[in-house]
Amino acid sequence: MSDIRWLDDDEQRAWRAYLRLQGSLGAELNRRLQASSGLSLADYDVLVRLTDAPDGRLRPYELQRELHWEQSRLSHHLGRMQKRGLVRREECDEDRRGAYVLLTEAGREAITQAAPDHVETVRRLFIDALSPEQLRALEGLAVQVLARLEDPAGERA
Amino acid sequence: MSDIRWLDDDEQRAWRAYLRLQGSLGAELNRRLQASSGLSLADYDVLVRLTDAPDGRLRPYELQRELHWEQSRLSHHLGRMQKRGLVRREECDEDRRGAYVLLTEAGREAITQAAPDHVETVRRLFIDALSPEQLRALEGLAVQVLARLEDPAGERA
DNA sequence: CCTGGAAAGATGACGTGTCATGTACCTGCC
DNA sequence: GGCAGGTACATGACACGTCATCTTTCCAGG
Repeated sequence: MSDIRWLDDDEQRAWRAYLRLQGSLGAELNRRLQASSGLSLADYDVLVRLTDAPDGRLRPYELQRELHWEQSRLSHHLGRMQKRGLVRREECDEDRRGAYVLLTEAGREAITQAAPDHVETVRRLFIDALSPEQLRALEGLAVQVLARLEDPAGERA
Repeated sequence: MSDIRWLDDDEQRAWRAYLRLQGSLGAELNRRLQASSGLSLADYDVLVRLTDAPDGRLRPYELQRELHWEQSRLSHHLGRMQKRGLVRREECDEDRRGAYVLLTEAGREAITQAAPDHVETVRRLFIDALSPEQLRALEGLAVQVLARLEDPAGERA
């Protein structure tokens, strides 16, 4: 509690570089995806998960755990996507509180059309800028931080 | 244009890990900063830049270049911060189109009170989870991607 | 001078994310 | 069987970010 452990120069530079990467890359990917397909990154993620789902449908809470989104964010977002005709909700017989979310034809078409360009953009802006070692390093480092984030007791290691 | 270069498994894992890192870490930092100080990460960044500025004041366009924000985002955000009493605007005599943004006393106090906790959180959740080598690797990798992002001709390297 | 283009900044509309809260339903335990 | 607490999901209010567009001022080339 006494003194503050400020960041030293190396830490500062790494942290700021990360922040800038996050900000600029996310913004750029969003812009391009939006321009080329009318979808946001959030839309894209939802549609991908639905496409990958066994029956082409998922319970919102499953979607939520896959995406690591807050519940209300998902609910609002699904509402907007429904309004745009990308997804549709259905009642759930096994659990009357619940619901199913499923792709509409328009949704399937949108993701099918958007995916190639988007993957190409991710590759050009990100993957191809890095070596395989850098990608491995990034994955490892991300997993470490995420582990700490998800373990409430782990901050003190 | 012929075939799509989809991501292989390693690339996929790295990319998804990065996306999750970005999402979860950002959300958590925002939550904690907001709870402990009433500031958002965006507020924090603006206040830090103003604190570091020579005269405690900056032209919006300078702030914009430091933060790498869109112009209208900055303008809107400064408006909200002004409404909350964190910053103040002043006319600029050298350029009548322009303006100065400066810290108010409340703004200075807010950042002074918020900084220690926030730095400690960044350290616990992020810096301390990584080795110095990982931090260096992250910085290097971020810089590479950013270079490509900022060079419109660089995507084809 | 003066005019056309570029720069500085503000603004309205709209999609997005969060928090707090509300409602319906399920489930375990007395 | 009924009730206590938890789960699934929706919603309203509000902060945030982007796009398109507008206004004012600067400046460079005639």
